[in-house]
Parts: sequence; C-alpha cells; structure tokens
Amino acid sequence: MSTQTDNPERHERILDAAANLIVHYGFDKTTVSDIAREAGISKGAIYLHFDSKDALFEGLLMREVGRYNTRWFELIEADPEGGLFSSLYKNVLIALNESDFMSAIFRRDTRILGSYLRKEDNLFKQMGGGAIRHEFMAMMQSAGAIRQDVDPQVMAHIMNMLAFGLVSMDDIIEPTTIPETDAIIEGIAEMMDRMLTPEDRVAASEAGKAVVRQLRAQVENQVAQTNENNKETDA
Amino acid sequence: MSTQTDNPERHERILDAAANLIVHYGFDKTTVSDIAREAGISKGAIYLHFDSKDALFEGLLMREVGRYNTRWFELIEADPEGGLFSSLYKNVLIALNESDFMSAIFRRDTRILGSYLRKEDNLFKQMGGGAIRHEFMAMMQSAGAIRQDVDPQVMAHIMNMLAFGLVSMDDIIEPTTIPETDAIIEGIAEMMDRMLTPEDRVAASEAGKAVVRQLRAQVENQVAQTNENNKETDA
DNA sequence: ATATGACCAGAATCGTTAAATTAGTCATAT
DNA sequence: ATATGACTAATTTAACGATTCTGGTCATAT
Repeated sequence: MSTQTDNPERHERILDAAANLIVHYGFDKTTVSDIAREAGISKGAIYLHFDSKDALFEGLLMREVGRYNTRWFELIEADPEGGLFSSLYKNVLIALNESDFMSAIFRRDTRILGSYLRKEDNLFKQMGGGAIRHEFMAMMQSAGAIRQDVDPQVMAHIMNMLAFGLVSMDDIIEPTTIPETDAIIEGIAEMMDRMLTPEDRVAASEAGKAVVRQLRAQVENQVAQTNENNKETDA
Repeated sequence: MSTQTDNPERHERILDAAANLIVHYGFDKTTVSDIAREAGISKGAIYLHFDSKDALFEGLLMREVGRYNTRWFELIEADPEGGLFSSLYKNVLIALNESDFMSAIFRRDTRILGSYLRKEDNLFKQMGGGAIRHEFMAMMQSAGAIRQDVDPQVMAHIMNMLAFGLVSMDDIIEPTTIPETDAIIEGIAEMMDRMLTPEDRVAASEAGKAVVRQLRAQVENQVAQTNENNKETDA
C-alpha cells in the first residue's frame, strides 16, 4: 500500500528533498512538483512511492521520529552517565535540538506543518504531545532510577515545558539575548540531576540502563511489527 | 496629555471594561464603543481620558504591569521564605499566573494583543522580553543570595523558559493531561531551591530581602517619576 | 517494467468593487 | 463644564468571478 515500488535509495532521496523543502518553506508552500525537482525525478515517480502528499508527509514524519529515537539511543550509549535520568533527559534535548523537523513538530509550528496540522486524524494526536511521557517517568521511579519523593506527572510536565521552551524561545524574545544552546542544555541537565537523582548514583544509573534496554526492545519490536504489516498489505 | 479629565473612578472603570473585553475577544475585535458600553458611559467620554485606542491599551498595559509588580511584592512579604531566590521566583510565577493579561503578554498572544503587537514602537520591546532579567540574577548572586557556581545568564533564561511554558502549554498539549498549576509551580520552586540556594539559607534569605528592598525602592521611585512627568505635561 | 510530463478537476489565490464597521470628532443637550 | 451619540473619513471585511496553481492520473516513451 504505502510503497508500490522497491527502490529504497530513491525513496530516501524523496524524503530528503521533502524534508529540506518543508523545513524551509513549510508544508503548504512545498508542492509535489517541487519535491520531484529537488529529488531529480518526475512527479509521477513520487506517486510510485506514496499514495498522496499527506502519506509522503507521514512517511517523512515516521522516518524523522525513527531517526530521533535512534539518535537518542546512540547518545545514551555514548554517555558515560547514560543511565542517569538527568543524562537521559539531556540527550532528549540534544536529539531534539539537532533535528529541525522534530523541533518544528514539538513547537506545533503551523508555518512549517501547515494544513496537515488541521486534519482531524493527523498523527500528532496519536503520538501524544510530549517528549517525556509520565508513564515512562513512573517506570523509572519504581525501578529506583529517580528519587521516590518526586511527582512523576509534575516532573514530566516540567520537562516538557523546558523542551518546548528550548525550541520556541527564539521566536519569542530577541535571539541575541539567548545564551548558547549547549549551555542551556547543560544547565537544565544539572538542575535535573539535583532534583531527580537518588543518593546512590551508581545503583540509579544501573536501574536506568535496565529500563532503557527494555524500552529499546519494545520500540524496536514495534518498528519490526509495523514493517511486517506494511509488507503484508503490499502483497 | 494622557488624561485630560480628572475622574479616577471612571478612569479605572474604563480600564476594567477594556481588560475584560480584550482578554476575552482580543484587541482587534474589541471596539471603543464596546468598551464604552461595558463601562456604562458614552464613547466620547473615553476620549476625555485617552487620546486614542492605542493610548488606552498602553494605559491598561501600564496598570496591569503595576498591579503585577505590587502583587509580587505582596506575595514576597507574606512568604516566610520570601528572601530566598526560589521563593522570589515562585511568586513571580504565581503573580504571572493570576493575571490573564500578563500571561497573554508573556506568551505574545497575537489573538489577544492583536494589531498592537505589529506597531513599530510598541511598549513590549522597551520592556525587554522576560520576567527574570539576568542583571537581577547577577545582583542576587553578588549579594550572596544564590550559589556562586551558577551562570546567571543561563539560569535567567531557563526561568523564562519555564514561565513561558507555564502560560503556553495548554495551547499546545491536551489540557486534561496537564497537572494542577499549583503543583507545577511548587515543583519548579523546589527544583530551583535545590539548584540555586546556597548552603547558608538564612544568610541567603537576608541578602535576598535586601536586594528586593533596593529593587522595590527603585521601582517605586520610577513610578513616582512617571506620575510627576504626566502631571507636568498635562499642565 | 519503469518513468515521464502533459493533462484535468478542484482548490486556492488574486483583483476588484461594494458594503459594513470603526476610530475619532463635534454640535448639541444637560 | 461635562457628557452624549449622530456623524464622517478611513479602514476592514465580504462578495465575486477570473485566473492561477496544485494534487493526482494516465497515455505514451523508454
């Protein structure tokens, strides 16, 4: 259904072209012909890969979310304190900040997301709003990765406020008065460390790693599942 | 200049009416006739108090900023830990959250602020964007009211991110998933306490109170100055 | 088989004009 | 003196067809 043609390389090139143009000009002002030209192919060829412009956008969305997840796991793995919740969250912010597309999604940028946002059944609502789900925080807490005396719901929300602020503030206040993004993220991470990390840091880190492994398996399983389903419906 | 008529009670009533209508319907959709009707007077009478619709709005803005400041000082005074920076900031959030008008300003709500925002010489730019000025943080730091090893510029920005998030998030994510505002503010305050308060809490609190007294004198002086100027130009 | 781009129907945009609204004034009334 | 609201000039909105644009298709070419 979603892909009628087997040509992964071109598939990616289309999405690359779309990502470039949409981040720059927005969904509404980016035409399918524009994307075709940017990808160096004909318009018809695009419809060999995607059923509609909306489907293309959703394909892009899925790819970017996937890349964002992958990048997050990568950052965690590379981080010596990767198991601590403060590091986990820090890496959320880094991954978020690295992706223009994810930043646009997170701030509900109507200029970029355009009319897709208005659709009733758009994918954003399903995904749930925030970067940090409070269910995940609760899991981390019962695993002992964060202090017992914090309210996971409240802290998850505060973290989402900060993530939202990170990608939104330069539209609001004079960008010249904003500190370096790295410094902001570092400051937030230290604050979260003081707020959330239990006394026993090594135990917390181990617990955190375990939960992340579990989450990762879950995510990868779900991705595999989705791919399987797509193949079936193609047949 | 700004007030041709001496009738403080009616002056206030006009601003009350304007505040109600503007917060509800926005600046553009609130007409001067609407305000007159709501205040129970004629349209002409409004022009005995204000030179123009814009001037009326600026009068409202000034009044609300003044009330916000007053309320903030009031909250600090009532707070047993009022001198601590975390309490100071907590009371900023409470005062901000109590005022629909200030919240709208802070989130740059174009629906409410309307065409006034587009004006070249609008008052917002002069006021500087944030609730927390990093110069103030630096003052507090050199007075010993906050820890020496934090970057005042970065922390001021983080605090503004949180203030922005507090008044913005319910436009962004499903409001039902947002915790109680009081709980959020409490959580933020505790986080800031862990991050900013020095070892010696009583000394910090005293130092904080001294800076606030200084700031308050400064603000009240400035207000008196402004009133003086207005009287002069009226003559 | 695979890819192209001319083509089409429907949607969005534009230019124009008419109608409605509104900020601000001022002759009149109190 | 003070306040009113009918009035006006100017702006905003609504209406409208004409025109362009764009998502999607498909006969044709490779």
